[in-house]
Amino acid sequence: MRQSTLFSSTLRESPADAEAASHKLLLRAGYIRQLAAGVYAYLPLGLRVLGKLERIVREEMDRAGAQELLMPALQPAELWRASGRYDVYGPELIRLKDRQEREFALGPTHEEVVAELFRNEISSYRRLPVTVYQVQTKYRDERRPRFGLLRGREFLMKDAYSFDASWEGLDASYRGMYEAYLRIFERCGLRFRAVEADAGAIGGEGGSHEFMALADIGEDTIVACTHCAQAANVERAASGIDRQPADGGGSTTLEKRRTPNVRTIEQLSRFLGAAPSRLMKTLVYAADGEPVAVLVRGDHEVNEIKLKRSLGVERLELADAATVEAVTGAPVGFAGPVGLPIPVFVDDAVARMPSGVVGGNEADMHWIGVVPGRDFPVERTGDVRNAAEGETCPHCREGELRFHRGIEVGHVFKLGTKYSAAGGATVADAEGKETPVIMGCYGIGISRLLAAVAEQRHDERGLAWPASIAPYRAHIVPVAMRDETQRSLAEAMYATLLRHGVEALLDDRDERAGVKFADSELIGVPVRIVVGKHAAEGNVEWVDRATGERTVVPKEEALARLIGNDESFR
RNA sequence: CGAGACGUGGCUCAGCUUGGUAGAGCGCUUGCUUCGGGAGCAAGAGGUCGCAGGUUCGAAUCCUGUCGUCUCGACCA
Repeated sequence: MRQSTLFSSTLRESPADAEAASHKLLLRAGYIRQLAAGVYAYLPLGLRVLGKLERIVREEMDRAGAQELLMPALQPAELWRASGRYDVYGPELIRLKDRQEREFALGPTHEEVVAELFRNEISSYRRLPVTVYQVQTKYRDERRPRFGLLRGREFLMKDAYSFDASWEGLDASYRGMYEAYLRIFERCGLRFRAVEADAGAIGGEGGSHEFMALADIGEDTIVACTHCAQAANVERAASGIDRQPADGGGSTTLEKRRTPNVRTIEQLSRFLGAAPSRLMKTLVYAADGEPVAVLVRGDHEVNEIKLKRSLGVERLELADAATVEAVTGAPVGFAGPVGLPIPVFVDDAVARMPSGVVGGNEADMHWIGVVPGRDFPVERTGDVRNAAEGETCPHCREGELRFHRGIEVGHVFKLGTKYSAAGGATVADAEGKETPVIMGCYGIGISRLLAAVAEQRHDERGLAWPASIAPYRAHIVPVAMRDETQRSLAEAMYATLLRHGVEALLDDRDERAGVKFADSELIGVPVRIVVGKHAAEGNVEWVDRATGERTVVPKEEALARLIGNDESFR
């Protein structure tokens, strides 16, 4: 590509709307342009990177035995009604009507469609297992699109679906995809971690893993052990073992204390001179509409996903102030389990406390010396809080739990029969009996992956792509196009690279050296070949974008390195 | 969805408080000079000031509504 004819141009300043590094740089370097909130156009440079990512994904999917197909983004509402998700999915599902007032949705995912296809194509267990995949644009009307490509409303996704006759078969299919994902993210030059995950709205009975790109801007928190391989999304991670001594030393004599205007844990801690870990927090939730109380230690946070799972309910939200006051008979801030007329669920860490301080269910009053079980009935105990940093790993009991931020670039699920049962996707088993097929689903956010790599591979000057996904392999930069020696050498090298199938970008613009170098570093092609003052001797500069390392080499050597082994430099 | 902020040439912004008919830098065009780290000089082009109402002799500026965008939160494969 001749840079003089490149469609996009670089921006000297970041557009004011951009916040994330990847967003700013992708805009400035001319990879993407925004069209609406969470909706982006890919300019030629951006599309090249996207294409590279797609190719890697396709190669690994094919290698894992998956077959590519393409399903429609426009999907009849009936399909979504049948699975029960038309209403459950909520406003994130973009709904529209055709001229006949027939209802459609723009696909945020394709479990329904693929189950429908399967139902009509395959009816015998003898044709299993089978896995299909597609690379396709998805639509999700996010409440809050942000950070450019990291959370868009229209985005490119690879989704795959496996069909098996048995759970053992699903395990094998899942393992195959999991391993393909490891290869894909490695090939993309991503620093990532595979973690245990919660299956969320996509649901299903089996396990689930997320592939997290490590980045501070990530919206997910990963809980990882310093000693063993255990790592999980905080949504799912088992709480660690607390270093806190179990005997505590607090009074176990139940006693009511006047605590005027003390509503928060912080205030209570200060008022009583007791650490938050000696206090108990009572939260009232509406669980499928029914009020329940949850008790966690003052220094802990309720994990609503774990709580939801533990309660076995569909909907869970904090009760509103009116409900709290009706249930406790006290203003918000004084709720406590003693004498509470609703079921009380107790976190494991609270259950281990010899005694604690709780709200009095009466304005300006708290109980101290409260013992769970003795002073109030415990409906059930369980792990319903977030793991905390620094706790001992509950798995190996050796290491410490550490938190990391991550961007979810891939997610694999064992779905089981949730969609096949609803969609009538069954096969005849060996006895000729119809049974729902066992499904898995596997997603990679390709456009998000692009942004995640940009998030990890950049410096103050611009992007620095890994060779495997860079828009070009080499950026040929003649310092002065007017110098005939430089110009003809640069042109000759460019032609040679193209002839050997090496993608090259030639900066043939009549710009000053500073402009060319700055643009080159912004665009981030892995290798820059500077054709300058050494051109007369047939030498060029080889500049590594990522390290900044520069060496003067004969032009033949530079060409040989680029043509000979494409993958050898990074 | 709750809260906050912002919409002025392609980009970054000033002007708005105190209404008087639109500015700067970057980018773009042309010419001359310069030429290995975002050049200098000169001359140009480019804007219904998001949109719609209202107030006023007069609105980028004041008022109302509306649309859009961003940030924080809530929520969420």
